Amino acid sequence: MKIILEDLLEELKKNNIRLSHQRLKVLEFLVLNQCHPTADQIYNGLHKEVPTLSKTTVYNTLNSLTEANLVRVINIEDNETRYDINTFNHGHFKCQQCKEIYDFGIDIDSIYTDDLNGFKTTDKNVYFKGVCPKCSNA
Amino acid sequence: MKIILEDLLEELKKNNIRLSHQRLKVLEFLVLNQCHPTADQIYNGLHKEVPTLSKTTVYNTLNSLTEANLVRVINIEDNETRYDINTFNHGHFKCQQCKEIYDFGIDIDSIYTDDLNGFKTTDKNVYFKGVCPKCSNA
DNA sequence: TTTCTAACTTGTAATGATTACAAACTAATA
DNA sequence: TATTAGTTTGTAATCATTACAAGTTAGAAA
Ligand SMILES: [Mn+2]
Ligand SMILES: [Mn+2]
Ligand SMILES: [Zn+2]
Ligand SMILES: [Zn+2]
Repeated sequence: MKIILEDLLEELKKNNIRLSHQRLKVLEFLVLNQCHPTADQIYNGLHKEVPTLSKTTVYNTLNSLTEANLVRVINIEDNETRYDINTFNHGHFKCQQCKEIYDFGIDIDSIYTDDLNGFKTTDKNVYFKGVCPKCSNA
Repeated sequence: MKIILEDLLEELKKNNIRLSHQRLKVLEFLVLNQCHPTADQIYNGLHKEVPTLSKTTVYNTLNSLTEANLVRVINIEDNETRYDINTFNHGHFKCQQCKEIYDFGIDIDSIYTDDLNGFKTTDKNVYFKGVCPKCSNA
């Protein structure tokens, strides 16, 4: 499923979020770098191109976009929050060695449990950890 | 599945972790308070009984126990790490309103994906968010 | 039981990610 | 073009967690 910047802008307008220069750049960065970057990586990645950008703005933007369901927050590790422009149904695998986060297809809605009758579920996350093939073979 | 303190002590010995007074108290607290407490809640909960306990020790202990797979770390929210003495196969649901974390039964190993062929998976987590029945009906 | 020592605990200071805040700036509307 | 609510920015504050070094202890060995 390909993510198109124009569609995202449409969504921003729907959510009454102004299309500021900084926000567009953060969004663009997320579309071009679908490696689940941290706020700090986004800030550093944009710094040359947008030297006036402040880290606070990166955080503010990410929080707005999350609020509007345009980005998904990934909390696999306790010491780093990562962000994903891909909000479709998928799971995340973090390699403990190279630290990379891989996407994997999974139909989270097919997970069945009857312990959650009466619960309103708005958010579902599946996080795996281990060692990726690259690191296993090294 | 009931968790028995004696079994845990056996595990500690196997892992060459000394049975210090502080560690036993932290373990006991986790067995008695299976509400997925934070390090701070553990520290405060034990403070009357063990006034000399330091917060550093609580963190050190939790890290040791995690290393030995005696406790499970829960990172649903980016700003709070919670700890679970129950390491059996189950999922977690966090109510956004009352902040409580509920356990739910789920066979995580039955989740199928062929995107992870060649990956060594050591850790699987399923986190849901939403509103619990208590808060829905209030 | 006594001795010994690596492992553990403790308090304090450091770290680092995220947020609060207030002044300056700007997107979007009329 | 003027207006203004929303946005950005830099700095300071917050808060969870870790680093460190000095004192203490669990557990093994004598
Ligand atoms: Mn992803
Ligand atoms: Mn649990
Ligand atoms: Zn790897
Ligand atoms: Zn609730």
